[in-house]
Amino acid sequence: MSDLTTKTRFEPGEAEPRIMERWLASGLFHAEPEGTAAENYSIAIPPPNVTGALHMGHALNGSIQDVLIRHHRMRDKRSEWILGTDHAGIATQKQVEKRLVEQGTTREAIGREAFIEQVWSWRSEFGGTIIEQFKRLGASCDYSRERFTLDEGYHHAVMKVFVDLYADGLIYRDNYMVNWDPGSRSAISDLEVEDREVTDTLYSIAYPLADGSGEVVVATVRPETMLADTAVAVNPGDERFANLIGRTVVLPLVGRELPIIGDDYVKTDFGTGCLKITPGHDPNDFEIGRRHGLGEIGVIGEDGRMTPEAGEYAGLSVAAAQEAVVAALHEQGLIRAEEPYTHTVPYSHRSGERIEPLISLQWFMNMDQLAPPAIEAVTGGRVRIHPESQSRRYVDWLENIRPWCISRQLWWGHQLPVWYRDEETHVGLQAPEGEGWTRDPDVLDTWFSSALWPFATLGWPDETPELKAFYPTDVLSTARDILFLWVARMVMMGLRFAGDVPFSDVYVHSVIQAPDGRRMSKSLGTGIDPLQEIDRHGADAVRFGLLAMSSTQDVRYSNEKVEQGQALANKLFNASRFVLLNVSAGAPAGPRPTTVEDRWILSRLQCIVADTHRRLDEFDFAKAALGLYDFVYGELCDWYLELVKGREYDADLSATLLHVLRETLALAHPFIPFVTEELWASVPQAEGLLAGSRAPVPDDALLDVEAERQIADVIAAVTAVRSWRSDAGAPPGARLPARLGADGYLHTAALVARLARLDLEAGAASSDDAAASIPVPGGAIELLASEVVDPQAEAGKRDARRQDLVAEIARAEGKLANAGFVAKAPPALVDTEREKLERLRAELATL
RNA sequence: GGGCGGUUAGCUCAGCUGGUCAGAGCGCCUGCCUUACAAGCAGGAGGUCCCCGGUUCGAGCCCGGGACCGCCCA
Repeated sequence: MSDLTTKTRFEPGEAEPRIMERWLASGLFHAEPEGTAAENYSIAIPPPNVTGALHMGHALNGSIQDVLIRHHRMRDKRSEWILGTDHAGIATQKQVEKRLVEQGTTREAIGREAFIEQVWSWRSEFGGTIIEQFKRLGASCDYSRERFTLDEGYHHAVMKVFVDLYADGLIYRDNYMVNWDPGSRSAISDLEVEDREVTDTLYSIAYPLADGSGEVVVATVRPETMLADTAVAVNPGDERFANLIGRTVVLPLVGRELPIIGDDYVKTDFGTGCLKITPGHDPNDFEIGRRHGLGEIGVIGEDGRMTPEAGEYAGLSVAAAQEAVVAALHEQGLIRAEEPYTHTVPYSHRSGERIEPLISLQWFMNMDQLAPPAIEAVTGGRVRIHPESQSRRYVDWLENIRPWCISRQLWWGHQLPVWYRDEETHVGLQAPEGEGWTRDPDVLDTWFSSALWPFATLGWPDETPELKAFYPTDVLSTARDILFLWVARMVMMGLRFAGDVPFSDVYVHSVIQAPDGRRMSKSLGTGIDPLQEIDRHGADAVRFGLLAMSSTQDVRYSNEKVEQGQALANKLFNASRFVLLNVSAGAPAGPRPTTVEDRWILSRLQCIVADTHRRLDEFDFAKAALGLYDFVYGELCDWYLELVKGREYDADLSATLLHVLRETLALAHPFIPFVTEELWASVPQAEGLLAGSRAPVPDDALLDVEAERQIADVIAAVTAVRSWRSDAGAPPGARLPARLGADGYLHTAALVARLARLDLEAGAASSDDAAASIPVPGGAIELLASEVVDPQAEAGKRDARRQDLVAEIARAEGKLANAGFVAKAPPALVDTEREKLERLRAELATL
């Protein structure tokens, strides 16, 4: 525990590990599987990649989930935050392959079984990194129930889903266009592809008509794929070419005759208006080919080299083939134009290599039956997406969903439960009986297994107590790009297999950009390491900062907000010192107001408690965090603690101070858990851990409008005097004789006097002896100390004030003279305006 | 091409269903070691609320058009 009598600063580096230890040892983060999911509160963490390290997105999302889970735990809900990692097929395999190369061997050399052993050992060595990093953040996950998407039980769930979907006809094997990633030698899904802008050469190539009556010119950036052309297409509405439909051209270099077909896909204003159709190597051409029953030829192989189908070009790399084809076409005089062309081409998110679209025999999942219930879950309100605007993206994506290629040519992952023998295929949880079967070597897309996360982590398909207690979960908090990759798939799978949506609310959090507005990325050098930020400012500060800055969909990383969080932690530390060093020993905590300021702070406390709860319920983390800051600074520390100074710290005041402190610490705890837990240990009668204590609940009986008004006037009056003093250059410490010529300070005059450092004298207002008059709510404070008053400056200020008043009076008069305003504005507003005018006139009269 | 978000103080952002002179943090200026905190306290300067129209008694906020920035999808 920190020594509050000597230290004046909270030291996160020293306190955080110690506090995390206590939390972990307490078992608070673990919830026993009792009751039903409807009564309990649970969150399944979007499992970070096992190869990953904590980045800002994790840190923000971790902070959000931890605020939610701590808040609900303190609201006495059985709360479980399910933690774990996903096995990240490609990423992990690459890591281990790299290590093997460093050791002078390869995956192929050691064989599949040994390789997988290597991956597991890699995982036990490095796979816990990100979990440990979540602890640095203070995340109150249930670390005792950590899951991995390749755990035995989890694997069983994945296999069962595959087998069931196969039996239902939703999973099938087909030749289909896939995104082939030459880097990882595997098909990857559409969502693992990113488009990059590149400049290529757009070649215009002449294809002679078969009857020798002329030629058509097609434009392409991939001339080498012409070897796989099976048609030329034109737009049937294109007057220039419509007459060509049905005729044939001769494919140069190959000699194959190609039909000319009509298809609306062809843009008449792009290129030459004629499009070469290569169903084997272009996704759009593939669709067109299937529409028209065209042949599908593959000239580029999975190794990135030309296949025997490419004839004399077989064996060349794609780049070399392109060069050779272009040269040959030049030789034959068939290149009609070459021009630079900038366009977007797909690259693998995984390996960074350019995607080679090709047709491959893969396993697919048909989404047509699965998508509609998932759409209905959101449109029908069973799953609410926040912010609401994101739900449209979700629905749009699901409405246009295509078959999902789920097989990956990797070794690390869930190997398909599929065996082949000659023409036979066996799909099942067990290997087939008999001789001669070979298992499909492919594994499932990692996201296939991740889609089962909310229930496979809880023991599904067994009907476990965990499943009953925590499924469906309450909230899924996630990044925007995961909405499709994960959220939509989880909803589909949850509905189909677990019998219910996997969560009732989805919170799509902000993307944190670099401070200059660029993407935060390692390769750009724009990344900021959250762990370094924690080292620098403390976990509380980083959590607060991230939450405070996450207001809209894209926000810039704000060091100021983190520093604001650090300042808040320190402020609470010192406010606690003040309270704890002053309250009388043995005083119980509780609201025992004896003065206006006591009633005021208790009233304000109810408001901030209610506000914070409401904002968390609305997923408005930025306002919740900043609202807390404003309360601690702007009300508790700046005013209440100052207002009570000078009072005797009797039992009543001590009780109230302790009460307010405890409530504030408890309210702030989900946001800044470390410093609040640390201080809690010093609060008398605060038993056990704050993390296991009750959250404050607003008590309307403590609301006090009158106290709020009186203290608001005190604050205004004190501020006015300080401002005057600063302006006049009067010494801030000097006590000045003055007279309070204003109404409404019956119970608070002494407070004004002390904070404004005035010696108040009795007497009527507006006497002639006033050296200066400071307007305050309800009247004016008149200063009687002529020695600090510069009459000339006073006169100047009076003039300036008079001008202000005249202007404002004119404005108010104008408003009231406007018939429309008086007739149509709400009467209360008109009255306020009238009162204001009177007040201004009265003040003007005194000058 | 489609969708979404943004444009308010030097910087980063708040501004609720339209209604007193538009706010915060940081930075800047001035003054304070006031017995919780100098990583603090007090005071202050600083704004054509992107532009043009419209609705309204009244627009930072609502509507139409435009400009620019960013993200996502095709």
